[in-house]
Amino acid sequence: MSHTLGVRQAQKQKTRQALMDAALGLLEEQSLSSLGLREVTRAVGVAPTAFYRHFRSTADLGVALVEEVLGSLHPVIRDLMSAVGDSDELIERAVELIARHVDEYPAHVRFIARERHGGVQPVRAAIREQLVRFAEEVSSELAKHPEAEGWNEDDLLMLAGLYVDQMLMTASLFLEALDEPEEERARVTRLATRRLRLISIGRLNWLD
Amino acid sequence: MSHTLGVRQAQKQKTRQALMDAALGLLEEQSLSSLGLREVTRAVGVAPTAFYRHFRSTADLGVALVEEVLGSLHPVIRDLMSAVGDSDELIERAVELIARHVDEYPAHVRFIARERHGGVQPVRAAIREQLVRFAEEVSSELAKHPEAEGWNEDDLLMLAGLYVDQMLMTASLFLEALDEPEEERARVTRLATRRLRLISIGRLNWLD
DNA sequence: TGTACATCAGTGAACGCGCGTTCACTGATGTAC
DNA sequence: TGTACATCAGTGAACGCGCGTTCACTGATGTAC
Repeated sequence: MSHTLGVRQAQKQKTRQALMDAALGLLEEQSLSSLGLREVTRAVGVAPTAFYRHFRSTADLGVALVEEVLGSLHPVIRDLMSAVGDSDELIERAVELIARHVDEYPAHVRFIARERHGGVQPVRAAIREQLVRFAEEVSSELAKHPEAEGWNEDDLLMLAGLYVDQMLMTASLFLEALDEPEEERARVTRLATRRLRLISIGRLNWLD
Repeated sequence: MSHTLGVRQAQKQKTRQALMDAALGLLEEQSLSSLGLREVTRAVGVAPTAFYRHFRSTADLGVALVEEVLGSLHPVIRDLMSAVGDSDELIERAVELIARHVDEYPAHVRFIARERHGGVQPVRAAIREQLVRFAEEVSSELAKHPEAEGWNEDDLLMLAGLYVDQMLMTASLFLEALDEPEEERARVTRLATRRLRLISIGRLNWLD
């Protein structure tokens, strides 16, 4: 086993993670700008003052959440975009991937959708930064495919941004349909698929 | 002059409007879920208890704001979509219209973008309802044009929703660029225009 | 037009409550020898 | 391996403050006759 943390460090990380998880749970029904530090510590079962051992403020905790939630998604997006297959197959896989992700991590998706335009500036900035990185990564994957022939970098980035925004929008639609019957989820799948397909058709005819 | 309000009713409406305007101002830097009733009354200069003469809660005020901010936009969208001209002209006009609207009513745009996925359920529901109406209106305008030949209602609604979401996204981009130099705003104009153009190209080739 | 009464938008005091932050502390873990 | 000291994650009391809500009120506006 490699470089085990000391007992003290390990316990500290555990508490920190518990604070982040509790916050994510509490944020299902409110915005970060109204989340109280005492709420979070109460949910974890530590003293309010323990919060300061890990974060300066709830805004600071929010930024850490952004990095946890979106940071881990970069390899996933890369994998998705670099897989072989035609455009329709890619779209189907993307929509399925999003649906599964929303099922598994609804609180993550809700947090990002909510705070992307939310009331806490540093968190908005952190999310924007991550989304720009996603767009750049998608763009550089798109550039590897033959369909990108003749496209300039700026237009590729425009397209990548459109895809990224559309994926977020799709995730948010699945989130709204989480507690609804299967037919509603199927409707969202169909809708998201056709939206992405229309964009892909636009892409194929862009240069004409 | 038609049906003048009594002095008492007129004064009441004035205070109500002052509360809504003050709230909109305060919401530039926070979310509705953290907006305090006392903050709002303090900004207006009335006693905290006066708030209850107009709204049950800040959530209630939020719903009223949604109706004010989005309700007045329906005729604007109708006008835009029903004007004659080819697709590129329409796109240019739309992007210009959005840019001007963001300049004139930045707080409106910020409020809608923020609370669309925000922490207050009734407000989210009110916004969703309005956006569905927008999509339906755009869809029925699209149906009047010859390009809609052969499109079924479902696909038209899908396209209309894509346009509506894109317009909101564009408004939000202009908002972020509000305090930035003119070149940044020009970049947003170019980006939004190309995104909409790509979608239109997809639209023209959808049926093939 | 004048009078007597009803309505009701806005007031101001009071309440209990949870908030963020400070501070000196404790005691388990880590480190040096 | 054992001892003596340092570190530091988490504690618990205390603070001042602003919150939402209640209540009985005031006085200008509205209404009936």
